[in-house]
Amino acid sequence: MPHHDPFGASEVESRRRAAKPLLSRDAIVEEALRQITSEDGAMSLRKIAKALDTGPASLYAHVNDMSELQALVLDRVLEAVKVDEAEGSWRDRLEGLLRSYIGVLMTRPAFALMAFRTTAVGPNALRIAEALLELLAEAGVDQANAAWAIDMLTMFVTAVAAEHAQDSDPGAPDGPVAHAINRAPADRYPRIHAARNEIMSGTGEERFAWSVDVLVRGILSRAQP
Amino acid sequence: MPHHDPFGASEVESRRRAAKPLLSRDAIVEEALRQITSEDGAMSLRKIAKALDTGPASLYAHVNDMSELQALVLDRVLEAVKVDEAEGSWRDRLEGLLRSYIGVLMTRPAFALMAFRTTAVGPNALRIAEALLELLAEAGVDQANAAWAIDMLTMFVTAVAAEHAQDSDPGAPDGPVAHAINRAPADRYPRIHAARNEIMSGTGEERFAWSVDVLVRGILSRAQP
DNA sequence: TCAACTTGACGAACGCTGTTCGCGAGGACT
DNA sequence: AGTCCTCGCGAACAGCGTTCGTCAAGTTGA
Repeated sequence: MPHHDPFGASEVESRRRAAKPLLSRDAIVEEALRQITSEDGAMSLRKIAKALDTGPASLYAHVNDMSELQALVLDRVLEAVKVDEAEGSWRDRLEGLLRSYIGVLMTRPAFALMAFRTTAVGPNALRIAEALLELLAEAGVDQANAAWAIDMLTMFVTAVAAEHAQDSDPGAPDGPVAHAINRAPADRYPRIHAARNEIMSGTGEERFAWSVDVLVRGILSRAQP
Repeated sequence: MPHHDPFGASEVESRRRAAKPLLSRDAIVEEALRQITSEDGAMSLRKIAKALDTGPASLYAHVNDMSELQALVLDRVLEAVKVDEAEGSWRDRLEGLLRSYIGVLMTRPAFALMAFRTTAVGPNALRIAEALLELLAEAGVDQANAAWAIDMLTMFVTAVAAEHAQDSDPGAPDGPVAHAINRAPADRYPRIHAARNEIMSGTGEERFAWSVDVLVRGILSRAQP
């Protein structure tokens, strides 16, 4: 462009940097969260970069790794877990905490999968662990048993959420599980055949309550011989 | 589209002339297994196709989907689970079965992840479920409680194996967990701080035995009020 | 004031993934 | 013998995470 026209000339490049919302770790995490919460429910480095109007490589200045980004997002998500909202006995409050935990993880499939893949060690994970230890102490569980119990409880919550997050409810009345159970020959699998109704009975809610009860009973029984 | 059952579907006959080792579903599954068991431990459609001297598209003549292939491989892997090898009381045999199960899943990280992702409904999964129901019946657990208990037991085994399969043991003495625990301020997380040694104590073996004990106690306590 | 240096954003490319499409060679019927 | 029709499969598509080398912007020193 040979002719110099001060008014028609495109703006000088130097404005460029300050004009953008300038990349930061928080902005990246927030955009990732926005994508997971959006319709298709999947985040990716490239989509985040595009949304932030930059190239994929730029994100690596603020985040080391995809797994690190997931860990950051996960902890942000765990902010929503209420650790002392429930009322009543330690038993009720424990179940309430676990219910809040699993509820948060199940709001989006990606949350559950992230929770399962990355061992949560952020501030919010610590907050939840602290609350669980508190409740177990109140229940009279000694420190050694409580320490191992919280691992089991969080693993349980995470696993249930992740299982539920997979492909469109495999336990549905005509899903693959039902199909397999019904196809099972009664002579080779007599007990499965006999229990086929019980195997698929119960809502997710009922089974959750049952499982928590089993865990609590088991922990108490083990801790107080 | 109704759900497609990988185990019920009859194999499509290959019309290819016999110059090559002629592609078949079994050959694909076997090659997949070989790759997972190999050094890098990862399988992929394209690598399988290359190993079988063909293009990636050809596999779709014998397998509908990547997830279907994984389901087939998983059931093949579960063949190795011994359901009645252990001796002694039902309690000992149950623990032996779970130990064999988790042992098989932990031989390769990919096995554990597959078991976690795909809900196992193949013949070998049924075989294991049948054995679990048998043992629980022997323990005096009624059918309804047993039906839900086997779900919890398999989920537990799967989750432990999958957690262990992640990135190079996060629970190591100087892994991320240890780092987070030690960095936790004693005033904000008093119970975590107090229990920091117990939280990271114990071998995988010890924690597994402890967890099985908790589960068994919980199930029995719940089933026999 | 201006040159040298440091820092970090980022375009482009790499190598990988699962999946789809359409062509064309062969076996199977008429 | 000729015509279908089936199905194997090469090629391409649309994505992924990650790396590298370049070059502009900001900072420092003379």
